[in-house]
Amino acid sequence: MKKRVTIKDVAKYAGVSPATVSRVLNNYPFIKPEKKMKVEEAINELNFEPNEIARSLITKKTKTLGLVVDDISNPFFSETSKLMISKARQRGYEVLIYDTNGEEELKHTLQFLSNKNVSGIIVGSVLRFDQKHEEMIDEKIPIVYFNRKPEETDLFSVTMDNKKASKMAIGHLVQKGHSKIAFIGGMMEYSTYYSRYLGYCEAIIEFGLELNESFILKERPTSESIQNFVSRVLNEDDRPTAIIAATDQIAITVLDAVSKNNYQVPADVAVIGFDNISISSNPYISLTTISQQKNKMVEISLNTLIDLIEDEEKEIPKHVLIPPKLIIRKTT
Amino acid sequence: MKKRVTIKDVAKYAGVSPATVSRVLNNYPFIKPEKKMKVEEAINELNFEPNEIARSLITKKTKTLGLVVDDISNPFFSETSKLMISKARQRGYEVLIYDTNGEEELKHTLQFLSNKNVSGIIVGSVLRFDQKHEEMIDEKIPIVYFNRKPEETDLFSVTMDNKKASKMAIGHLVQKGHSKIAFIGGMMEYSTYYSRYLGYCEAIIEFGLELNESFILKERPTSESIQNFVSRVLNEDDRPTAIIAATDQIAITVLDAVSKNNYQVPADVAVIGFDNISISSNPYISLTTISQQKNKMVEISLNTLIDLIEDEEKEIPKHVLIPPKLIIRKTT
DNA sequence: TTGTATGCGTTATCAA
DNA sequence: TTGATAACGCATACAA
Repeated sequence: MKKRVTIKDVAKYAGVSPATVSRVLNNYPFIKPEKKMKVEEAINELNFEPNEIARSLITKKTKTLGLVVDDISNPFFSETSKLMISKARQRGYEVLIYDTNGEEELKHTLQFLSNKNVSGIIVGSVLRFDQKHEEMIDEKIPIVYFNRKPEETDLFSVTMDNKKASKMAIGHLVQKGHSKIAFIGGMMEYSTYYSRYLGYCEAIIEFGLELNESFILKERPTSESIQNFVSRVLNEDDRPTAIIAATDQIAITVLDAVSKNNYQVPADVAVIGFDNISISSNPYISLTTISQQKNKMVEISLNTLIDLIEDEEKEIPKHVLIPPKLIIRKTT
Repeated sequence: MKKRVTIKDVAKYAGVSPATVSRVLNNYPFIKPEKKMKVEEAINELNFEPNEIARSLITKKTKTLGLVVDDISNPFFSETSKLMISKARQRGYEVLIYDTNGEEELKHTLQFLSNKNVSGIIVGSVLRFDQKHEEMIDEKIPIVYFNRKPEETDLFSVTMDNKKASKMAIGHLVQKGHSKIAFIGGMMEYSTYYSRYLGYCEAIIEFGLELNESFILKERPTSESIQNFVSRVLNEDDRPTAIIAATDQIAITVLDAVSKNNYQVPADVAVIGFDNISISSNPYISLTTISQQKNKMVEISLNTLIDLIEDEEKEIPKHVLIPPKLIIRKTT
């Protein structure tokens, strides 16, 4: 158990004051090059690593970010979290994942993370009508909404263009000759699913198709409600020939429901999902889907947050909209 | 932007010294009940939260744990991480997830986490023949191996009884009348897959079946190698009627390969996986599998680690083996 | 049982 | 351009 080497040890070794070492560490510009070199030598020689704890006690900033999600075991979030963690680390930050289980009030979560001294928070779990978070935290911690955003907000956000995504899905289906297209939405409290729903409605009209309320499931999509819905619409005289599901996970349940009703995918019914989670590319599933471009989305939100934290006087765009991408596989 | 309320503010408000407040915070036993009450009142009144940073600068302990995984987007790890996070929080700890991408040397990772001042580390990514980690870190940080363990180690570990798991799988298949059972292993560098492989071999012999080398895939299981293997064995005269896959993810690819060869699951070929990841219960997949009892596994490893951190006196079991659980669904 | 004083390892302030 | 010195918020040895 070695003793920790501190800035003082380095100072002594280099023959300068601790303050000078600190300045070298923080890239303070006005240091005699020779002294700077001596200090750097000492740092290498002694294998010195600055103590982040001591550092943040005084700067009031930590090199850690909070990431708030509904459910980390949801593939969309686990896959984006992975990206978040690795990209954050590249910029010298760690990330503390906070999983609300879709239950906890965001207000508490933010206060909690604030007490944990995170320097910034990425929120992936906000509802459309959540109360405003602008003034919510005692200390002024930057917040970036990720993937979902509230209807009205002054905070920064990075989301996918979900309306456009639905339109792409329908465009693809129309091109394949479909005109009766059903839609299974997620919970309408989430901006993502709501926008996908809006986009669906708009596109149906734009393409001159008939908007049929009975082809839309707005209920909370459980395994059961999905099965029921699919059975019902497929048994109508004028049944849909394609089904759009608001998430890949729903779509996979739809696949099962369709085959239970003795229809083939894609011959009888085409199915399309959203998110491009990794299991969707499994050959057994091979689901056509709209991808979020997770990589881009993570990168931009992270850059936004870190810029906000480090405040480079930069011009930071308030609301970034990522274009969706159609990934065609075997279900359409 | 309120000013942070500190221990001094509380002291002033309660009419005591900062030291006394500190003592109350740390449950120091010899305090006059009335003073203690005053302090607690002040704490509530001022909404005081102790600054963990300042605290850990002195105690050299942080309330954060490191969790090292291969790939957090792998469902097994994202599901266990979720449990880890919530259970850790219940005990007042946060968790920093370190994703090695299956690449980085564990030694570097541990040193990195040590520099981040985590109080303990759960390692879920160790290989069978990794070098010893006992003496690896400068400061003495407790380590617990989770799910996988090295062949030889003096450190603590919590793993599933993987041999027994394979035997359960085979027992189940034998009971269903199967006697030709193929096995697709994962990478043999991992103790989990290796033990499952050993268990398979032992059980085949114990049940008086024939151990057929050509029914075993030991190669790194890629989508392609799995497809090839399945096609080959299913086209042999004496083809297997059941396939055990070392993970659910492999099993799902097997499902596809089987149907591509125009065989039905489970009528012609039974398939069984390991891990019970959440997608396996999707009705479209409905995979029979051996569950790890993640909840138990996480709980025990977390308790072990925190006991190691907090309680020097306790008798802590060195290597805990969790019994597997068979979950029968539609693929067998 | 309690208060005073000191120190944890840095950065910030000020004077030189 | 550099060095003393004082914070940061708390825990703890020591004194009382």
